[in-house]
Amino acid sequence: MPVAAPLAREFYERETLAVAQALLGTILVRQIGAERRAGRVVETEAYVGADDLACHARTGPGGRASVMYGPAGVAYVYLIYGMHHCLNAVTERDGHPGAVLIRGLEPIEGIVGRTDGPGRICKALEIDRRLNGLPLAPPELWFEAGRPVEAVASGRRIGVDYAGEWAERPWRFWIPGSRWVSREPSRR
DNA sequence: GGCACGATTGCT
DNA sequence: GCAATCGTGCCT
Repeated sequence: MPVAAPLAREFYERETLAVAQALLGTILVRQIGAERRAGRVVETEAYVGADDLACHARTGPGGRASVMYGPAGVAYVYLIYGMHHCLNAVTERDGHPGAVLIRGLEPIEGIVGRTDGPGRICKALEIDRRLNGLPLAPPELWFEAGRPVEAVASGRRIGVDYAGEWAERPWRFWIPGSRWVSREPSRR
């Protein structure tokens, strides 16, 4: 019985838009001691470059998103609204900031609670800032290859209306029809 | 040192 | 529709 291998750094070391789409259908695995929690990625968003007003990298390599400036294939986890955490996979080559926000997860194994929405995913998988900067590899948190997706939909990113024209870029991707997508319409 | 605000969520 | 809640960023 073949065991799925964690996705290698090369998977993440590409254009962020490509990684955001390639992550759809992959399996996010959270290992907590002997307990394994896993789900299928059904919704992502791409954040790339210091120019993107919606991207945390705009605060520079010394800011809270410093790990976005480092090598690909590590976790970028931040606290939002003082109470929720969001999980990202860092992309692009060292020195080039980029990350993919995980927004929707289809429960597969060991999941309790909802996993539609970035904050709920982190709550269900017990992901917080202690994992920020950690390589997306065993023993704590990683992605594995999954069944290929049949279709990909795209639309505006959620909650970044303050970013002006950057908010209009169709950099949100999801598997159409999935029940675990945080919002089905591409609008907002 | 002070203050406004957010890649969200859940309750009214 | 709006409060919760706190680290970060920016201004004084």
